[in-house]
Amino acid sequence: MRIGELAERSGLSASRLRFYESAGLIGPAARGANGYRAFPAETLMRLELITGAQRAGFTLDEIRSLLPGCGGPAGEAGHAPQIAEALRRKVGEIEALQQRLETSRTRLLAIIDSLENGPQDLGCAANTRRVLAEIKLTDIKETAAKEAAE
Amino acid sequence: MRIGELAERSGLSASRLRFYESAGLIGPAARGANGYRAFPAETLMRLELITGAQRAGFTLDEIRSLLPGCGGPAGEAGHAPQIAEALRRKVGEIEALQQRLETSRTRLLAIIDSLENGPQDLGCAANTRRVLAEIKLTDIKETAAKEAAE
DNA sequence: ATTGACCTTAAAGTTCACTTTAAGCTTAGG
DNA sequence: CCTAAGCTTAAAGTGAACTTTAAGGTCAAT
Repeated sequence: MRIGELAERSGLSASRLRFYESAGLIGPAARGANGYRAFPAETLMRLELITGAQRAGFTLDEIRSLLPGCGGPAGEAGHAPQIAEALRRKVGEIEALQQRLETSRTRLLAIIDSLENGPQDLGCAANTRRVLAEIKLTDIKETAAKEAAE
Repeated sequence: MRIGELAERSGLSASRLRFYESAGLIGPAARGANGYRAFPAETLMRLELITGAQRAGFTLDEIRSLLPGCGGPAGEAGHAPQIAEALRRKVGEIEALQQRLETSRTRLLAIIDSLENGPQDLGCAANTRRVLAEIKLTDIKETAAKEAAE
């Protein structure tokens, strides 16, 4: 598969694919006689992995070191335990992020409610103080729970 | 409160606070006779709001436009409905992110399991294919659900 | 009176994750 | 044969969110 097709099929730009190759996120593509890259079909799956990991908050550096690459620090086998360890840590991070998101969501809903059902026309400064207080209240519970978990 | 104290109390660097001020995220601080910034105590709460919003995935631009600022596009009052609208959209985004995170978490757990309970010593290429297949399986269910929701 | 901590500014530097640009091959179609 | 689409490279540019640097003013204590 040439780069244009891979770009279209993956939904990523060709420049991004070249960038990923140069960054070692996808293996160096084979080259045709003309010098054009020839990507194997697996690359598509790998790209899905990469973008999925990105959406999950991994940096490219993390993704590179976590993805099965056969070009990593360990030669051929035996680094599975370390990978599992790293993945476990990442699951922990994801769970922490999930908690924070839930906190944020609750907070936002509280603010929306306060905005829509709260008193009108107190003046901006007063309203600001009220909204801040509202958030502060949401905080007392949620932040304590969050910080206990951290 | 001078910038050093605010920095210490908020846990943010002084340069970051100056940056936030210049970016309009915190109101221009009053100045003492010596030119030193004098921050009001509320700034601490506002900073908590800002960092909280950042952790929730808001950009500084979004935060600036969403935070009650009394210096926004609307003069004094009446822009509450727009803010509520924006916040609602953000809640939607947060919920989408939560779904993606859950997908990622499940995926990672599947990979860990496959890494630890899967066959050993198939060679790296074979193992990579196996892990990718594993993920693909996780995908079929989860991605379908995800993409239906998007 | 000088040291050192703390403050000021403007401007330049950094990292991440890409994109854009420039110059130049290759290949298919009219 | 020519053109246009598609590929190549290296290098420079982008935007977000800061940090660092440089050159200096202020203030409390020794």
